[in-house]
Amino acid sequence: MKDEPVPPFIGHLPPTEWSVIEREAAALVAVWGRSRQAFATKVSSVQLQALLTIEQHETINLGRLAAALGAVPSSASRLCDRLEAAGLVRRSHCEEDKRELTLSLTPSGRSLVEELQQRRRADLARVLSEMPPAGRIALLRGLQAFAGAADSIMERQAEEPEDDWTSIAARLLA
Amino acid sequence: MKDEPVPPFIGHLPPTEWSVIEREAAALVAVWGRSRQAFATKVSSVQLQALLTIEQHETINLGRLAAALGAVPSSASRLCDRLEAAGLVRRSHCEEDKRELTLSLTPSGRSLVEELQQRRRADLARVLSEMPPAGRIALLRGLQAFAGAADSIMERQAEEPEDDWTSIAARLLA
DNA sequence: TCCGTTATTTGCCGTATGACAAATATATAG
DNA sequence: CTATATATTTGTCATACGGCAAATAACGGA
Repeated sequence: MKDEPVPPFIGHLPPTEWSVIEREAAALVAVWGRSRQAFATKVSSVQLQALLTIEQHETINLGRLAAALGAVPSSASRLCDRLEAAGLVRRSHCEEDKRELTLSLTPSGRSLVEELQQRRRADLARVLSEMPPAGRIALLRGLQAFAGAADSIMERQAEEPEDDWTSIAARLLA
Repeated sequence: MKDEPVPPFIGHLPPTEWSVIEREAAALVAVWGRSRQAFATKVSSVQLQALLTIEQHETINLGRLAAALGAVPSSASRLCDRLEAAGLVRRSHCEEDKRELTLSLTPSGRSLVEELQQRRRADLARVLSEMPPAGRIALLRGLQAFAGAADSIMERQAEEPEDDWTSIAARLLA
């Protein structure tokens, strides 16, 4: 069991062990992302990103949604037109500031998101159930260490830490 | 260290440990997928999928590319028009069957794909370098077990096993 | 109240994608 | 050689996105 210290050349010429990790990680990413394909016929990628963003914030106004999607408000407004027409999102007027919207998921929109998550959970569980218990333990430990390291890097850069890894990952695969 | 046997209820009510794995996996997926965002301005999602599919097959004809993208040939043809205009893909005539095309990446297209992969490698290495060595070892073991389990499930379903996890994962995040 | 600011919508335009049908070129069976 | 099948392109249409500018509505300060 090699125990070398952190090398100074980050990102270049990683130890052989690292590239193996990179290769093996693909299976996890593939299983994680496969659930999205089943919904490809229902909503587009951008629409799903919007749904996930709204769900994550519970409620959000148009400007923040646009910012989260990296778009201008007018584009987001049109996107919401389509999502509203599809019965997935509801626009309601904000009480405190009547200029703003309060975007929220309809029951239909919420169940779409939940189905996606359940699908992913089932896909992952299917693979986990095939793993030897020791493998699951190792995976858990390894992923916790990875998430911890990613968090510390994230904090160091920290611009707007309002997003956690789960929501970032969810939207990336939208 | 729990060592329970594989439960019969696959996909439902997973052991607590499993849902922890699911939560922690998000960080890995997020880091893996982040590299794609840097290329969002250069090529669209579909275009990147096409580039990755061509690169994976080294050379491919239009019909197979269309099938891999889940589109009809005419859509794929238009897609190739744009990729060719962008200097990323080359159309050449097939020798054996002059009806077919031979699609391949131009040097420019190949370097775009390679940049993406290097970016991902660097992002992963950055996090891996922050992990305690024991965590890296655990991650490696766990991912290997996961990939093995995923492979065995894949083989059992096996329709067209021409894709490995790496390429599936790559295209999912395109 | 009047004015500048902010949030959202709408009009307009352009590109990307996606499908279907028809045309073209080539291969292959008979 | 002819008829049919296959691979690709092109014409045409529809939809989704994306941005800019202008319009609308509401907030907030002077």
